[in-house]
Amino acid sequence: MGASKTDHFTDRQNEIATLAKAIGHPARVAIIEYLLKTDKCICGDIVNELPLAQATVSQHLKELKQAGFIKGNTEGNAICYCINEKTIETLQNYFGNIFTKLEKKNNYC
Amino acid sequence: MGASKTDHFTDRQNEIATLAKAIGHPARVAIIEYLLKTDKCICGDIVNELPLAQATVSQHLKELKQAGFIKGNTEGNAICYCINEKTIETLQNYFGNIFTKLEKKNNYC
DNA sequence: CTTAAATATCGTAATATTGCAATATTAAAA
DNA sequence: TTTTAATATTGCAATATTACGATATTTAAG
Repeated sequence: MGASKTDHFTDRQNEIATLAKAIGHPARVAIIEYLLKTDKCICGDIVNELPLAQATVSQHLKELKQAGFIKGNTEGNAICYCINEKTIETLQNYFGNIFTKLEKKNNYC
Repeated sequence: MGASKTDHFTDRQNEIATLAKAIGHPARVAIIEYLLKTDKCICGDIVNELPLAQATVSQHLKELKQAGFIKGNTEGNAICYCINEKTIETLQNYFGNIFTKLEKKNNYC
């Protein structure tokens, strides 16, 4: 290839790309949405909700966690996952800021 | 593998994942940010701005366009690209909605 | 300590992404 | 029409992602 040349872009650009990539899969969108609508957020529940094997769900959870999208807390022999509000806020602000700038700008083509 | 089982998720989940994936690369974040700060949005300018070959930039532009992130308009033998506000709005609303729901919810772990 | 339940990691096959040189296409200008 | 400039597409090698069974780890209970 073609390794992704992350070192040529700004930290901010890499940060946004990493976050976006983390939810750039329907299973991970589904996980976020499931965590949003439930208070009990044990992995076992998610495995039952999704059409994927336990190992696969665990991997997706790992990626979401590494990107900072979710936090995990061991509770007995289960794990309670929850959404990291800061990350959601970061993305909301990022797109909100772009939208605001677009409104103040010539943006047609 | 493992083909991505997009058919097991909702249309909305697939839509969000597709959009997120489209900016899930620093080069594409950089392209969006460049389009945001300039009025002249010719591809040649972008090639000069980014540390990537012309072919690579063209591919990234194609992906952004396919996902609905940008629109393109031929102007002579150049092309004017601009950001699709609707897509930005979609993402802003998506994350804004999650953030609002999180505030009204027990979200610790 | 042993067992059982929950979650994580490993190994691996299938597929997708990334990057670029080379080449093709497109559109204006000469 | 030929040339020139701008952008797109093709072909291909390197790498990353995705999925899952099998296995390992972790934690609580017995």
